[in-house]
Amino acid sequence: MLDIKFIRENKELIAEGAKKKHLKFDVEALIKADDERKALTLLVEEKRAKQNEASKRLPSMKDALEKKNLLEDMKLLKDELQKEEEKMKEVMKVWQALMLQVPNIPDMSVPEGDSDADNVEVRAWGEKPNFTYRPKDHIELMEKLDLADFEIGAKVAGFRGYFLKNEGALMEFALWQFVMDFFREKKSEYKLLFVPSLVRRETLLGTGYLPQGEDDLYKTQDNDYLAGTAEVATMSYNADKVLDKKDLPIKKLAFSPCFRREAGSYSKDVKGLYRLHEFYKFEQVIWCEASHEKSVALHEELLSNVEELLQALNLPYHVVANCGGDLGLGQVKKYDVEVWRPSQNKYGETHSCSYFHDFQCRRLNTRYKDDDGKMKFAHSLNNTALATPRILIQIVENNQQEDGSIKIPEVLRKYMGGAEYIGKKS
RNA sequence: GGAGGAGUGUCGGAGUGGUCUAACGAAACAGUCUUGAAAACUGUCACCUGGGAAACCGGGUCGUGAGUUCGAAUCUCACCUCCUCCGCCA
Repeated sequence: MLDIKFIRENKELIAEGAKKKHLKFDVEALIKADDERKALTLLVEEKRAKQNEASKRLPSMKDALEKKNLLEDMKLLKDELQKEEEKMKEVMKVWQALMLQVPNIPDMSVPEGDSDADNVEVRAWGEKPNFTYRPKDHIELMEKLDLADFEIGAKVAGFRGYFLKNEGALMEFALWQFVMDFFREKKSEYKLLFVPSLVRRETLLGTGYLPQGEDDLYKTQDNDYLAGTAEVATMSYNADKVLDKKDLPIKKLAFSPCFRREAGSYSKDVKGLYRLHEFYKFEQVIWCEASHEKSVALHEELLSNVEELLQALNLPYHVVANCGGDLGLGQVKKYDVEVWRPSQNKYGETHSCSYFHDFQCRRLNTRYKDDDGKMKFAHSLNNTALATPRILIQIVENNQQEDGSIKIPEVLRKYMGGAEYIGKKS
């Protein structure tokens, strides 16, 4: 959500931003609704002022007739007021629905484009492995080594279901341990937070996943939702709070299971561990003061944390700046980090790093008192720290050996009993 | 699942139909005192919103929403959250 005053004063910016994001949004319709809102507010407030004034006089009135007349007048006023308030409710409904649809304005540096095909590479790191044979994909590798079972996965959990087995499961746990240790040792200002996945609707409205993303969310019979990311509960942790400026920026490393319906992606990545209904994610989340410069600096920090992590795992990756059409409603700018997938001879997304300015905190009502004594909405940012089991794809594929075994990344070995390989026949 | 109680500003907390303009306290900020700090004292101090250059003036907000009333923090209903007791389970 944006400030209506800002919207009114910058409607060209809003329109341009929506266009850059390839979103349809009619600013003029909002302005019109806001005009109505303002006009009606004026009428209603005028009547209320009259009512308040009478209310103040009434108790001390001695003249019975005069009092009776005033009461009659007030009854009439009340009827009119009720009619206007009814109208006001209708206008507000329209107004609020439109307000929830206003896209945040993308940063100047966001490249033009329609889809992820138009994202622009910022930099690449690491050596892509050279194979003397056609590299196998993770499905084949993992099934051969009995690290995963997709057939029974589908039988038990339905489409996109999976089991992780043996060292496959062990490596998932190893990665979790690794991430936690990595942050605890090197980024200790990111505090661990284990968050709920089963959340209320307001949390998803607040983070900007609703009202637009209804189809991609699982919903329970109690009208709760399964969140697709720990960001939702984490951001909501500070909903309706006034943060102490001294504590900013607040940095969290949040963990949760994640659930996504993946509606509309039925033909994409139907096999393997890439696109799952159920997975696990460590998410970096930051609140900072309302400053564009601070947001930008922390955005880069979130990105560099992940680069460090991937470098420790020795995975070749590149960073792309997402184009306007690939940005979410609230995002100002986004980097995706994509790790090399030898079997497909291309990069596959593993991390998504974005900042929102006050878009989320305004919806969630997360504020702090600034030095000038004014309440301000905080800024928010987030980035994946590590999502499993997706990253297993790239670990397995990049570290595969000709005999079908897998070399375990050095940093993970201590969490996997010290072994150097999975499935190496000595 | 059953019974009862509660939700007030940054925090604690008073207020049970009309000067509520929400008391009081804490925190915070400014000042006095002090070599400095603390303490003490003095002052400022809820938020959102409309108008205005400002002083100031208007409206709203007491968990959320609806209702009763000329008038609601206060009465009624529904919902949300928390607490206590009982039951059930671990």
